[in-house]
Order: sequence, then C-alpha cells, then structure tokens
Amino acid sequence: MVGGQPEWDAIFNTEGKKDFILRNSDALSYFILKIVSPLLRNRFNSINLIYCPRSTSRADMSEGTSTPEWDINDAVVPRVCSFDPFSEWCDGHVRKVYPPACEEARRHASGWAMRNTNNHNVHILKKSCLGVLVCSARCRLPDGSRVHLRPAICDKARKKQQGKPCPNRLCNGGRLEVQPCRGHCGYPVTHFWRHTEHAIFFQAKGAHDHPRPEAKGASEVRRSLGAGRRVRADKILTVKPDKQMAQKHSHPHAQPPPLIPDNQRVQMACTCGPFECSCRWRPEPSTENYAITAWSPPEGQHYGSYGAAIPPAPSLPSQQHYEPSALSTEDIFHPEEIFQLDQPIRLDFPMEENTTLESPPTFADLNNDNSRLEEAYWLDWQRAAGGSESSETPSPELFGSGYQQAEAYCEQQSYMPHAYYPEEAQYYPVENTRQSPAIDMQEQRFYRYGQDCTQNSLDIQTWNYTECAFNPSEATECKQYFDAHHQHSVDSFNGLL
DNA sequence: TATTGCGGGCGCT
DNA sequence: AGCGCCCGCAATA
Repeated sequence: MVGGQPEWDAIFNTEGKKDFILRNSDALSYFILKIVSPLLRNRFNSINLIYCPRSTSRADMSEGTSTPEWDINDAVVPRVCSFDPFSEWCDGHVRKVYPPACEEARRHASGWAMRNTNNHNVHILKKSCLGVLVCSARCRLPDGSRVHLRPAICDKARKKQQGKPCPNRLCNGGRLEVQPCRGHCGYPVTHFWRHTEHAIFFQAKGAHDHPRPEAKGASEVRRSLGAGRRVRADKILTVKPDKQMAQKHSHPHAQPPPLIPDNQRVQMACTCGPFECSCRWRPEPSTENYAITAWSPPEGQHYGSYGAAIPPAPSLPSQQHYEPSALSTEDIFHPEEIFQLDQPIRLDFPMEENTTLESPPTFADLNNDNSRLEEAYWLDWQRAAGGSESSETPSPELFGSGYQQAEAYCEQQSYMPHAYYPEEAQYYPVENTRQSPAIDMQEQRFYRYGQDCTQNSLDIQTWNYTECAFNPSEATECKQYFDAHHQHSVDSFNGLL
C-alpha cells in the first residue's frame, strides 16, 4: 500500500461477462490468488484473475511492489497487462506470458527440440526436451565447437538419425547419438503452454544440461534440400526455399531485435560493440521475472553463471569464396558428408568481422575449393545459419555451477548429473539468449488499467511492453538499429534465396 | 517425409 | 493422482 492507495486492482472475470473489481493489498492479493481463486474455480468454468498494477511500468513492477505469482497448473492464472518478449531459448525454471498475437508462442515454438508429451490435460500442452544430437567421439569442429544437431521430433526420424556418421569431416569414426536431456531432476526439461483469452502462458521446468541443438531452420533446410541426395554446389546456391522458409526469412522482423530490454540494459556495461561483444551475456534476474512474478529465483543466481568471457567468435571467409562460378560443376560432396553438403550457404556473411580463425591450419591446409567449401558449409551451418543459435550454446563444462544449479529445483537428490564433455572447455561464441520478435506487426491493443493503449508489436518488443507512450524519437532510432542489425545478422539461409 | 497436437495406455512413485 | 513415456492417429507442411 502506498499512501493508503491500493497498489493494484484485481478483477475477477467470469466467463468473460462479469467483472469484479477488488482493491487489495499484497497480502490480500495472495489470499485471493491462492485461496479464493481455486474456490471460485470450482464454481465457474472459466475465471480469469486480472492484475492491473497501478503502475504499468515493468521496471516498477519488477522491483517487487506487487508481483502475484502463478503456476501453469493453477486453477486460474492471472491476467496480466504486460507481456514478455518471446524467448526461443528459455532455460531454467522460467515463466513467461506472451500476448495472444505472438505467433511463435501460438506455435509453441522453441529452439530446443521439444516433443509433445501427453499430460492428460487438454488445457495445458506439455512438451519435453529431446536433448541434442552429438558425435559419439566428441570431436571438434575446426572452430573448436562441437557437433550438436537437432534431434528429429518424430521418433522414427530420430532413430534414423542415430548411428549415422558424424558430419564433421575431421571426425574419425564418430557416430551421431542422442544426448538426452536430464535437466529436470534427471528427467527431460519440460515446457508447458497454456492459452487463455488474453495471454499465452509459458512455463519451463528444469535447466537443460546439454548444448543447444541447431536451430530448427537448419534441419528444415536440410530436409527441403533432400537429405540423401548428392547436391552440386551450384544447385545449392540456387535452391529455392519452401514456402515456409521464404515466409520466415522474408519477414523483416524475423530476426531478434538488437535492443536490450530496458530491464536488461544494466548488463551492457561492457565496451564491446553491439556485434562483437565478447562478454558472456548474463541476464539480469528480472529477465525471466516478468512484471508480475516475484516467485522466481534470480536468473543470474541460478542460470547466469555461463562462464567467463570467451574469445570473440571466429568469423568465416567472406562470400567471395563461394561464388558458384568458382565451384566445380561436378558432384563435389561425399555421401558421408550429407550433413555438410546440406548446410546452408551464407553469401552475405559480413566482411567486417574479425577473420582470425581459431584453427587457421584447417583452412590453410585446404588444397582445393571443394574442401574449403565444405568447411564453410559446416561453419556456416553451425554458427551463422540456424546453427547460429546452437553454436552459441553455452557448453555444460563452461557453466560451472549452472547446470548443477538445476538440481536445486529437484526435490529428489538421488540423480547425479552427467558429465558432458569433461575433458576440456568448449568454445562457444557469445550470447546465449535470443529474444525473437515473432509477433506480427499488426497493431495490438493492450489493456491497461483504465485505458487502452495501441502500439505495434515491434514497439512492444522494443520497450518490453512497458510503456504505451514511448518516446517516438528513441523508437525510431532503435528501429534503425534493429534494421541494421537485421541486415547484419540475417539468417544465412538467405544465402540460399 | 517430418512436424505437431491429441489421446489411450502402461508403469512407477 | 501425478508423472514420464510409449504408441498410434490425423492434420498439416
């Protein structure tokens, strides 16, 4: 309570027809949420508890004045006034609320390979993590990273993946195998999705104890190219994307926004440039604690220890090396390199990046364009393409206590986490968090206490849904920044376009 | 051919 | 009862 005024109002909405406005203190809000709501739930088929803080500033709310908690299994979930930007790589015990118009949320998208799990609850969609496809020999790529492919969601397809030769040309005898996810008390990390009229609730349980798989797009491209087919390089460069990919990559806002949400800007204390920052991203605790959550453990405390700063990512040779005219017109790939030949080619890879490769001899030893092309495919696929996400995966051994912290969430302590890649540290480029603006650009109306606010989703993303009256000049500046970054970091699948 | 969601069923705790 | 997991099915891309 501030000055005798309620800090927030709660509105019970029954069947969307009738609202009851309650003016509460925090203590009463907890009582309502935990005691009254379940009781009312037994009386009505649909009740939404709506929280509309007096101050709709996310910053204000994140400081914990009144942050009602919720669980995906609660009888009623709160109706919130602000939403989270979509996060493709949620890790740890995370809860988020997305706007109903968030396309990625509607698709229950995730960077992790999540498969549907029947939880016998039609109202809550549950998914469990399939882990990551790794090389049995734990080989390293020329850039020092490791093989971490995306497991197929389909059981049948995933079984076919296993046992195949490691796609790493430098690997000797390695086979692909599934590294299962054991990040939730020895069980796979689970994601829960719950749709309400006003929001899409997401909750993750467990912290992944394995690297990120390649992004979904990479495997899609491979599939669209035809997995077992020998492909001529010039064909690769002219292959047309399927409809979905075209839509995905032609969308001007399909890439993550470069802007750091307001509640994370304090982390940008480094002097690195926006694209060459070598500081390990460490999200602020409030990153996963959106406005109304006060329950969640601090993100930085539990998941933020992703290791110390690492060297900047080695860049790839520029596109000029991969022009079709420079390639042989004959089949230049070996059948066992099927993964490599299917890797997307990035034609627009930025020239300005540092070109010091961690393993220059690998390239120096290349005695023909073909092998050089293969290396480029691999690196592109792993880092620049959809794999840009996976390559940025913090490796378990770099996590320090990161993965171990997951056990803190487990009541059962009998499970001992596996040791992954224990022999030495694994190189991974910067950033482990991507927040993708998948929401349509159409205008959305967001309910606020006492008023309606209209803004497009980009602005919403940019400003973290906090302010309706954002600064127009600043927004323009940031949009320019976004556009520039988009051109820079555009997915390398565009190289196929 | 793979993805996604749904749902029946089983075993375990 | 809750959970993990297997399986099959259907719709879709």
